[in-house]
Amino acid sequence: MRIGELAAAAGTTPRALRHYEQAGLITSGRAANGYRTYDAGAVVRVRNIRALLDAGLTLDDVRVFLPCLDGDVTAAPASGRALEVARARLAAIDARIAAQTAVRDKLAAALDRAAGTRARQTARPAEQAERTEQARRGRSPE
Amino acid sequence: MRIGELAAAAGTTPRALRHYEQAGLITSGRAANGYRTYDAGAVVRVRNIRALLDAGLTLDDVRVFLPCLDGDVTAAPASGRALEVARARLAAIDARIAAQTAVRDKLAAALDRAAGTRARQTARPAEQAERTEQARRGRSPE
DNA sequence: CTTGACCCTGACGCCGGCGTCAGGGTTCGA
DNA sequence: TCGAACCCTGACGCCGGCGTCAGGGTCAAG
Repeated sequence: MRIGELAAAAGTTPRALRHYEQAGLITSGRAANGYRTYDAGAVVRVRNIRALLDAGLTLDDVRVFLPCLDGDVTAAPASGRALEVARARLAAIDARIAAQTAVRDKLAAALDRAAGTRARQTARPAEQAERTEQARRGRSPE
Repeated sequence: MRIGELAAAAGTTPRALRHYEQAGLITSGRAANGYRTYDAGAVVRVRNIRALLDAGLTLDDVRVFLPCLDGDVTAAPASGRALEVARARLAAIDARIAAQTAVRDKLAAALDRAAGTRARQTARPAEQAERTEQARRGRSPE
């Protein structure tokens, strides 16, 4: 299939696909006329990439994870280094989730207060602050 | 206090503070020499801003939420519009958390498999499941 | 008086993930 | 034979959240 078809099938654009390719996330064959060609498996791969990006990962992150995510784990070098990187990323993702969750809770609480009129005051800040602190500490695992 | 002190106290930089100001997130008085001046309350405010930004909100988002978050709710217009926006944002955050959590779990599973070829374990499945559940629960209010 | 630490206002730079334009080829149907 | 609809490679643009440099004041200590 050609780039336009792949883009449509995977829910993205040709431009993005070229971008992924040049970032080393996907590969393509070339037809005689120079057009990129893809096999059907590319659709799944690109979908996985999109999912990761949508979840807030960067192209760099995705590059690291891809071998594990399109079904052929055997092809992954699975070197100790890769595992380390993956673990670090996992920690970073956890931290991000924690931070967002903390904010979510705060926000939800604020909404409650605002919606429920001004009857009660700040009732559970200790718990929330604690969670926020944890998240921030976890943040740069560098 | 002056900008450098505030920055230090709030764990950020003078540059960022000027940026927040010009984005309408904080205000400052001016000394005779033109230096910005802040009162002690600014520290909390800036910390709140940082927390929101760390959690992936934009400055625009923060602008909407701020009145609810620095402790003087009375000052908040608490308009219905703000609430709507807040709710929408909350939903978006929930979705993002869910997506990231899904990725996290996939990734963790992949790691387990990869590590399992040599030595199995390394997992904290209970914690994982719990987190996933939380993320799911958050999505439902839509 | 000078030095150094702070402050000021612009304004440009960078990263990430593309969109978009420029300038050109190919292949198809009418 | 021509136009439309694809494809190609560059290269510049944009948004967000600042970093950083440029060029200049302020002020207390030595």
